Amino acid sequence: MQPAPEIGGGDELTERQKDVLNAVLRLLVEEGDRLTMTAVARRASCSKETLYKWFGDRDGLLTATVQWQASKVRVAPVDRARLDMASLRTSLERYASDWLHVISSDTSVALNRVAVAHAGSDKRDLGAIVLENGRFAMGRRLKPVLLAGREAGLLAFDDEEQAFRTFFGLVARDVQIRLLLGDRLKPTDAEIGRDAAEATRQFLALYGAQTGAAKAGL
Amino acid sequence: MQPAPEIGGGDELTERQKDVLNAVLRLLVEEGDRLTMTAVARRASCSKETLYKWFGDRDGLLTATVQWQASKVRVAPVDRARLDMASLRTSLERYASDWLHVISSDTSVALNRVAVAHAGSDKRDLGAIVLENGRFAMGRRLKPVLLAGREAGLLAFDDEEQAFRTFFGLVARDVQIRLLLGDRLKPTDAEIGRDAAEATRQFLALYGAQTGAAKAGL
DNA sequence: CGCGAACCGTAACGTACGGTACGGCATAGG
DNA sequence: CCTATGCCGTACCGTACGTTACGGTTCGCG
Repeated sequence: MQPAPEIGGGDELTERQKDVLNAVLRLLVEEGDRLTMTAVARRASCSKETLYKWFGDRDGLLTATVQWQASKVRVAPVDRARLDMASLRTSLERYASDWLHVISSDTSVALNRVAVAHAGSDKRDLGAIVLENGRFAMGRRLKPVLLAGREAGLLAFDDEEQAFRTFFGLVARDVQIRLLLGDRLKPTDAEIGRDAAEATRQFLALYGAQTGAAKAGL
Repeated sequence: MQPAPEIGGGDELTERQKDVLNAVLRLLVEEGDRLTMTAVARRASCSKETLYKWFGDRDGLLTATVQWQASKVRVAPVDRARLDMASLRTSLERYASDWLHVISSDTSVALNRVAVAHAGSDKRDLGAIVLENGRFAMGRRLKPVLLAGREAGLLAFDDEEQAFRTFFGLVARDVQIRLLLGDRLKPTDAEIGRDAAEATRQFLALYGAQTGAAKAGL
């Protein structure tokens, strides 16, 4: 009765199954893609037979793990009522800070590593899943804020996708690629806070309604 | 007499050896990290014994390949004589354009994929090598331009490392991570040109001496 | 209590692949 | 011509690991 875990979210999982996936997550952080089914079974104190019954095969297990992690990072959307420049700045800073925390976490690095390694070469495309729940989910989450900012006359841009990508660049800079390539970087909370504030300042300098449009050369 | 390929550059290689490494490169683009020594031998029309004699083991072969590729992308440094705003802008645009071309090339994507997959888990750290010849080499190459720009009164910044990282973010944005995760993106030359110009414009808006310092909130 | 389902632990199987050994061929140097 | 060197092609070996099979244990239910 192959269960074929739902593409959607990480629900419809028993507690036991979630425990197993969390074990996979921990093992992925420690071992990277080299984790073996045997190691997973040992760490999760379950049998390999069970792993195969629940998740089909190794790829299925990794896919379920990625989706399970993705389902855990649902962050609260930003409140867009009563938008002024101060609250917009706060929203952006908080967003940038949350995001920097995520991408510099061990778990995110490990997950992105396996996804990159498997990208475009498998039936189940882990890369696409991570992209969908990472980069694109972030875009969907920020765009309402940007649009509200424009509607309130605080931001100026033609294309919210372009604006988002610029914000992405200002926030992430070289952090993600360096971490993926194994650079020790682990920014502290204080550094993340500073960088988030700086990225927000720069973004507002480029896209703030009064100041930015001319400067950005539109 | 284990040859232990030099850490330095891709020199000291015979033509035949370069042919082999180019074959590895092509295979890496097609197969990713799943390439086998047998496949390499077949593609390069050489014996496995020769591969092992020349490169030691599989990791040595990959390392040599990465270094060989790195040695090929030595780009000409920008001319910093007679620096005015126009020539600075041109330099930055050209730099950004070159770089976008590199990171969106099949070869770069494939190489970065294997480096990410191996990062922090091997004796020979491919991640560190790619980081050194990619991100850090780019930094070393741009910083003289930035410093010259500041000396000529065209740019304003305290820390050239920070300035470079911002430029990095404005240029690369989400391109590299999306490509690594398997997103079809392949920007055209025209798009790259536009994006490079736009990133340069934004960078100058943030760090241009007259306009940027206050806006960036320093 | 008896039965079946679910699951654990482990042994066993098959295969893919890294690494090695060896026979043949071609070229160079004496 | 003879030998040595370097390389090609291929067969071979050992192992790691994905996957399957199976005996034993627990637990819920009639």
